[in-house]
Amino acid sequence: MSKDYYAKAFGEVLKDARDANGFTQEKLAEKSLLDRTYISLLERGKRQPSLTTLFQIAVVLNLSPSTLVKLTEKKYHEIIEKRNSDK
Amino acid sequence: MSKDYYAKAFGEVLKDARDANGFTQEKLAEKSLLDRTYISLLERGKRQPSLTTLFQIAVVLNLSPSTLVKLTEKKYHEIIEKRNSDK
DNA sequence: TATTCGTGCAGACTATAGTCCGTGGCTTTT
DNA sequence: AAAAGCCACGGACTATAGTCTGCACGAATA
Repeated sequence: MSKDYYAKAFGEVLKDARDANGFTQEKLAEKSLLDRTYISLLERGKRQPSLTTLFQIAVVLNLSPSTLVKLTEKKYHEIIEKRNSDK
Repeated sequence: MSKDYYAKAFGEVLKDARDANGFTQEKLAEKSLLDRTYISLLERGKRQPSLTTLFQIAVVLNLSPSTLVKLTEKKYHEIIEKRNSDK
């Protein structure tokens, strides 16, 4: 379902932001008080964050939650566009 | 826990935005494909939305998801400030 | 004053977020 | 080539998001 694309988009944004901060999944996990395997699930688009998870992660990545979401919106539209152009 | 304040902040923002659009909880629920009682829970800060719920609601309220989150950040800080000034 | 509308709220449920433990593969370092 | 770092992934679990039914209540309206 197209619903999963939100998680996919968020996952890509998350990985990019994590890399930009030079963190491993494990570092990000401990700093955001989340589980290492869950960060992995998020980046692979297998899970979508709740509001508080979004806030927890954003602060660690030195981004505002709304910026994280804005990047996700952008990525989401890219994904949908690409998907449509691939017929 | 301070965690609950995110839900509280979002709830207030949601109610304001819903009122601004002149929707009842029921109208918002049907347009966003969510349950009426769940909208009620969200507004009262008893539940926090997932990412896709956030996106679903935002579009109905004629706001971008990131704007909704930005308003939530603002409201959150107001709540925390007020809570601290109350001793 | 009977009816309708909007909302709060409880209970019982299903779906999914988030944890914890472990394995294995790939790459880099020693 | 052995050790260590980073990650994908599975299974089994607990916590919470989200649904559904139905009742109560105050405010408006007929």
